[in-house]
Amino acid sequence: MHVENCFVGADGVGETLERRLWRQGITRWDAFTPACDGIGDTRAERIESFIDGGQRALDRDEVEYFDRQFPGGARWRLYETFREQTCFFDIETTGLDHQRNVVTTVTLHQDGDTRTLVRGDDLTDETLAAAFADAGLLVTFNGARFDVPFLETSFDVSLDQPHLDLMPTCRKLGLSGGLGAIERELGVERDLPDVDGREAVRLWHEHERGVDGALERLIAYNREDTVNMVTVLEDVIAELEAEVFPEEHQQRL
DNA sequence: CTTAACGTTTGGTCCGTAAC
DNA sequence: GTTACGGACCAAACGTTAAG
Repeated sequence: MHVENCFVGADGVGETLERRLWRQGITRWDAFTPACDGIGDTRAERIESFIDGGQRALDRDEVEYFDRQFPGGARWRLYETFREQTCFFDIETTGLDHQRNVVTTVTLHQDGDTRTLVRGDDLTDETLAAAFADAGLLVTFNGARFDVPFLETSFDVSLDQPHLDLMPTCRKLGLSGGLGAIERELGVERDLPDVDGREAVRLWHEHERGVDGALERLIAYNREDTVNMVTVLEDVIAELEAEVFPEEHQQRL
């Protein structure tokens, strides 16, 4: 589903009205006609105004417009349209407290490329800012409460792009637990099933003591977490689409 | 353990549509 | 024109919950 299939961005249109439009076969902006069931002059004007703005935003590749217009629960709909400027990222730290603890590694995955910045090596204000420069949409797991504030306290960066947090998104489908638990639920494979966040803290300390291979293992874990979010997100989106869109209409999208 | 961002719930209001 | 109804939206309070 792309943003051109969505009408919930128009003022006064929620999921109920949107579904009514879809059921009438109006499944794309260009199929919209003011003369349809449940839509009078006022709504027609608002929908047309949303479509106009949306078209402009698409021309300029602006995710922000849709992030503003869509209700919070529909943010997952941004992904397919803005896939190539979506940045999945995950951080490892020495603990949960962003006042006391420090960031050890940051992995970013965008448009098929994965890169990891490491404390004491190439993790700096500048490299971090540069790494996020092309990101129009951020995807994390619980990053709204953890990764973003942690990075913003620790570095001179502000991550104010639209942000899709997988945790509440998964919850819409009744998927709860951490990323690992949800992966198991969805059948996503892991190379390092025995590493978790606490182990990542230990691995960093081992690395500081000079233990061979500890950093490599930490990085591998961080990258796996990050890259696996792609699969999880795509699986979840497929489910959510099937849910908001009745089976018999799906081919019309 | 400690947060704080979400969703949900509740209750109420406002507004647009369509039927009369 | 008038009115009834459904749906959108708002605000506040509340509960849930996973990050290393």
